[in-house]
Amino acid sequence: MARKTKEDAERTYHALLDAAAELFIRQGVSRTTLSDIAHEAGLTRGAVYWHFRNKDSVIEALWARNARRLQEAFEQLETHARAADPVPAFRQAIHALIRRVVEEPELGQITRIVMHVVEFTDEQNALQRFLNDRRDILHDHMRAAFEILGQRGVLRNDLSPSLLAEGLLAYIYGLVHSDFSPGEPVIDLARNGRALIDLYLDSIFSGPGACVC
Amino acid sequence: MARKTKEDAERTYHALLDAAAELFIRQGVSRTTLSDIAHEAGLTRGAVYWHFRNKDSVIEALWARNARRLQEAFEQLETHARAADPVPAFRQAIHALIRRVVEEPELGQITRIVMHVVEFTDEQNALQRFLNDRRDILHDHMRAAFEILGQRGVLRNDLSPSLLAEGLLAYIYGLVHSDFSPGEPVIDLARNGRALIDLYLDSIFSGPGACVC
DNA sequence: TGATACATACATACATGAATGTATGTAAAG
DNA sequence: CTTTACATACATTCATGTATGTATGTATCA
Repeated sequence: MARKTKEDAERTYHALLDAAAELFIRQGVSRTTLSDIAHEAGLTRGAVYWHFRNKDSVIEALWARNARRLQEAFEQLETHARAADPVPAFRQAIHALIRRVVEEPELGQITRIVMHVVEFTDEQNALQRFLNDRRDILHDHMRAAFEILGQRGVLRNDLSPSLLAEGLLAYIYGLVHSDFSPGEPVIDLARNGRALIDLYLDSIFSGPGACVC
Repeated sequence: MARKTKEDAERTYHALLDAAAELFIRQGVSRTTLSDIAHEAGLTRGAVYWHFRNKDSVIEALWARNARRLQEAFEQLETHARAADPVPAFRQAIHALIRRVVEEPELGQITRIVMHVVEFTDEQNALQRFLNDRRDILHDHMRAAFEILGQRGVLRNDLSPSLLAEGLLAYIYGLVHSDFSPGEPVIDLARNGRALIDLYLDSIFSGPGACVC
């Protein structure tokens, strides 16, 4: 075919990423071939190899494009922990973070892919290292926010802030994983996410009015 | 080679499963070939195809062999929920369940495989249906236990027992997933699991002495 | 302003390796 | 003597990477 204008090329780049995301979720990463991706986008493998080096590079590009707003949400956690009234501010930030993952399709796509269809093994390849590094960055932001909360004295002090942070991250991971698992959802995070998260948050905040029980 | 006695054959069956589990964790399911499994066990693909139909059937057999004690642990939850003093009994049962997953190598293996190296997609194949069915059975036991706890009035009643059950399952899933994720562990479940789980349990039990805050 | 040269954005064709499933061989157990 | 428990050999499929073809956009220069 003929060469396209720069804007056309960028459109095919995004079309390929969209096709890849849909196929990864539908039939898995390992079962999705680069030819599948090209055909889903109405193109051929030539287009894929022009824009990406291989399948892993497609996933990395998907993260870079789709997970921006997730990174922003995690970065803002520290700001909210420094707010005048940190407990409700941080609580709000966590609720907003989960709402974003559940409601924004781009975020949902990359989250489902990373959670369900990428294999994490002991012998880590380049893609796994890439994704682990990104996850570590998010975790660092959460831990930093909890350190601030701890210094401001709003956390229970029988457990370390970093442990409380990792506990919350694990809980969020499990909830989102459950919400995104294929088949009929057992947890409707859009409806019950706030209450379930508050179960945890209520139990880690100390001080007046922190616990509802 | 020569034919073996029945006990020998059963030993190779388990040797193949052990080899498969180790390789799946080390390099992932999709990157592990049946030839890899055979060679890791000092055999050839002929042995694998004699004992199993294909790779999926190996994973199913791994679940059947390794996850027995996990199923037993979930089945006993309802018994503990019916105990004379249900709150500490159930709490103990959950702690024991997590300890089993973390400490028993067989359980840890199949858990890591199902969590990290099996792709769960929208278009479910036979293996995914098999694993989803087993997971549903475990979840049903947890929900049944929570229904009992709810009827006995020890749960907070602003949230349904089944929602509290799914929340706990998600939390456990996230904690175990974090503990088993490759690389340096961020949460040492063997050490901190009890305290982290109590964060959740304390917030769902109502009545005298249920909450520590 | 129009012709030319080069780079871009793919499509097509090819070579290769690798994993799978099956078919067959075989030696010992029962 | 038959079946078991594998090993070996074979055929096929299939995804990947690369090499090449090609038509057009775009910059350059006269």
